[in-house]
Amino acid sequence: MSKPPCCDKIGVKKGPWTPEEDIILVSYIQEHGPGNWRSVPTNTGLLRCSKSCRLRWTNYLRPGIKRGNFTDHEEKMIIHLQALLGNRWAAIASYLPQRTDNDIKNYWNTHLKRKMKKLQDGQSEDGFSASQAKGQWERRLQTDIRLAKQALCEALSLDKTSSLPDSKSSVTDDYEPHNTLQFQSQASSYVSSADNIAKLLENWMKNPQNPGQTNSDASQSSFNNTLGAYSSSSDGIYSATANTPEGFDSLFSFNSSNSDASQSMDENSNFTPENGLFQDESKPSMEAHVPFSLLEKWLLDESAAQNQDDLIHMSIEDSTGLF
DNA sequence: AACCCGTGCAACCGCTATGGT
DNA sequence: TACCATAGCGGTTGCACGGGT
Repeated sequence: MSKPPCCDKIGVKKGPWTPEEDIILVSYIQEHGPGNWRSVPTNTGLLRCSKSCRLRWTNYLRPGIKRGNFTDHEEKMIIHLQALLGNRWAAIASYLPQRTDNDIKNYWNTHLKRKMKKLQDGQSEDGFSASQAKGQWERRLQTDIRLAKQALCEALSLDKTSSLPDSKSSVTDDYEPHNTLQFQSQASSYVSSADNIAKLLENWMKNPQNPGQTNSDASQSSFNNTLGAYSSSSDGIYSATANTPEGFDSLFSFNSSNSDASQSMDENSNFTPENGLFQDESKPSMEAHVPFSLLEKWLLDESAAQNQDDLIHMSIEDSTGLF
């Protein structure tokens, strides 16, 4: 009756991750793929609990994460989605594939909550007025119904979905890190590539911790540089610098076609249906829910009564079209 | 220069969901 | 069916940092 090591308080390191630890973790995941987190501390020698390793990976080291400022576009999406879904950050994050739920949650708590409060107190600055909250519970209800319906459909048509030809039609679970086999088969690129690990290491060596710098500082500054190395690699593996509106916009385009609409995403590799690189690590495709373009239009178009009708109509009455 | 305070964000905590036996 | 291990999620905390006094 012994607790698993990850729950042991003794000998488990806490606090900010050092670049060394990051390298060890990334190297390990490069070899073994994400998942089986319990074995990570044991096999790597990291004095971290498995949970901490998983969180570090999913919130920081995972490829395809966009860091830095949120665009207006993203901000509006978050505001609307929060109004629609509530504090279901993981669900909201699934609509913003380059952002982590933690990131979105932090952004909401530190920026948007205040902003929304302001807006509620006074007038709208960006067109989103408090009055729009009216009826949002109805939308949420519709969404819940749709999700339930979708889940039911999935449950009843497993054989059907399993024969879907297009991998990007996969449902929300696809991004979860348990798909180790798939990962391993695709692990020849990204961070996973020895090249990138080398670059990571190299950049880290180039940016040794300043004597006066705290551990955390070093972690932030030097490792941010290493992220730069990822993103600047010719593989285009790490999209940490992909914080361009184009990259974001294109995200919403690739549902409509697999063609060049998602060019910038292709460059960042992680979300291309073709190579499926880290597909298991990326956020779920919205295609399994509703088309991106429709959703985006509905979310962002302030006078989107018609779109809203379309969405609701679709989600309730035509959900079969999603499968 | 020193202190205070607000902000931003990474990480932790505790709970729930899920899957395996 | 019950139990256990693990993963996932949302809330919260702790700390570094910058601006104001």
